[in-house]
Parts: sequence; C-alpha cells; structure tokens
Amino acid sequence: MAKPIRTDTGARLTRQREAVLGVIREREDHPTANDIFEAARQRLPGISYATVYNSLRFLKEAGLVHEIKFGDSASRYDRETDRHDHALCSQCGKLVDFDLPQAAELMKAAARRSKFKPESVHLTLKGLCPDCCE
Amino acid sequence: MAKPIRTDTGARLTRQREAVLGVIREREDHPTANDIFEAARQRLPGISYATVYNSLRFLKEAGLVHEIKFGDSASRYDRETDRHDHALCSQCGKLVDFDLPQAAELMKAAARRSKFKPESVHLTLKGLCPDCCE
DNA sequence: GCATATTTTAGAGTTAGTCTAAATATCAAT
DNA sequence: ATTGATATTTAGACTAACTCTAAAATATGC
Repeated sequence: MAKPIRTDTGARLTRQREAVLGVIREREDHPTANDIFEAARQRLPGISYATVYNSLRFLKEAGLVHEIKFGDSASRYDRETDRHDHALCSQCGKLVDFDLPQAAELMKAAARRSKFKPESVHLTLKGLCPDCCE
Repeated sequence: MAKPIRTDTGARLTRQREAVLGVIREREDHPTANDIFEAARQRLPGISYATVYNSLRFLKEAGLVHEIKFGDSASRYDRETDRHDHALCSQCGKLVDFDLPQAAELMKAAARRSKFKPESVHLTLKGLCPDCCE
C-alpha cells in the first residue's frame, strides 16, 4: 500500500530495510546482526530474523552500510562506508574507527611484496582502549 | 607406554599433537582445521575431530603454530609464527604470507590515531594473486 | 484489476567449532 | 610394579551465526 521509498540509485528501500538502516545510522557503536534484529523489532515489531539478514546484505551491496568481520564471533555493522581502519580492544572488545592517511602507500608496498594486484588494504590494531588502560 | 616427547618449554607433545603439528609444518599452504583433520587421520587413523581442535588450541598457545581468521569461512593455520602480513586473493582465495618492514612504525601511527595502547597490528591486502591476474 | 516480479516470513538446514563426561594414558611416589 | 593424581583423548551432543527454501504477502507495469 505505502509506496516504497527508493535509494538514490533507484533500489527499493522497503520499510524493513529502512528500519535496519535506521538502526545502524542511529548508533555510535558497531552492532551485530543480532543487536540490529532486536533494535529493529522495536520499530517494526513483526520483522523477522531472516529479513534483517536479507536487509543487511542488500544495504551492504547498495553501499549504504559496511560489514566488519573479525574471525571471532559475529559480524559488526558500520554506518561509515568510506575506507577506514579499526582498533579493537583486547580487553573489552570495543571497536573504534580511525583513518590512516598513508593507506594508499601502504597498499602499494604490500602489493609489491606479495606480488598481488591490489584491491584494498585492511588494517586492524589490537590493543587496549583508553578506558581499559586503567 | 611410549614416553611423550616434550617441546623445549616442557609441554607435552603427545602423538596426536605431534601429528597435527607435523601436518602444518609439512604444508606450504594454510590449511583449515578440517584439512588438518583429514591429513592427520592418514598418520594417526583413530584421531578424532575434537582432538584436532584441542591440539590446535594447544599448539597455538605454545606458540608453535599461528591461527589466521578472516570473517569468512574457517580459520586457517600457519607454520610461520613470527609477525607477518597476509594477502588474500579475491578470486581464488589463495593466501600468501609477506612481511612489511614498516609494521612497527605503522603500529605507532595507528595507536596515535585511535588512542589505543598498541599490542599488535594486522594488515591484509585483498587483490588478485599472480595466477588470477591472467 | 490482473499478471508478473520482488520481498518477507517462519522455520529447517548448514558450517565451524565448543562442550561434556567417560575412557585412557602418563607421572610421581611409594 | 601398584596406586592415586593429573592430563589427554574420544564420540557425540550442542551452540552460534548464518543461509536456504518455499509459501505468503506486497508492489509494479500494463
């Protein structure tokens, strides 16, 4: 009944997808799919688990959100879609975005050593966040 | 009956753990736990799946092997335990080790920007491996 | 308004790994 | 060598985080 809003590239932004995007955009942190599922249910009580996953995939492909995967545990989602790096607290798990300006150079250096044709570089710092440093 | 060989730090290197370590040391690539399970069964037919996982954890904690996790799919294991970086082929999944000499500097720069107390940096280049570049 | 295409849903299925409790093996001291 | 304490292995049940499927609901184009 309600006409679906569209993204600027013409893709369909249904109520469900909009709710999921809204959750990610409103949060400062980097929620997991499950966090998003719970928050999305507040906005759209009937939304199902599978739809949250479908929406996340859709939004990711549309470039509206960014997925962060560390080997451990669940993926986290990030409203920041530009290239950036991550710092992960080894004590409390806090995840912080930052940007290393030398990333482009770095990618070249890495490409030279590995003999790969570079597409992207991902850098993660592990350490203690300011709160966990005492 | 057979006395267990010990690592130089005195930890027990049982037949099972030795088999798992042997598999990893003999391979040039970066096998998954399942690859290791299959190869270990050739050496020690009765070895169980759980034992391979237990052994991998043990060997990792003893610093004898290195675990590599990317968000996608299963962990890979690496006989190279010194700090190093990885290049991952976006087409065929090939994983190659290399070392970036500027890693120490990089860690400092990342620590400065994120305000974290640094422990380690992990860099991954995604791109096309030499074979997949045509 | 009807046919076609897209999206959502519930729930089953999958993957990779962890946990548990019983069985077995090793060690250290008689 | 036997005994008891400790460590390790095993099979299989269990878990977390997704992914898939097929049917139902919804939207779009004519």
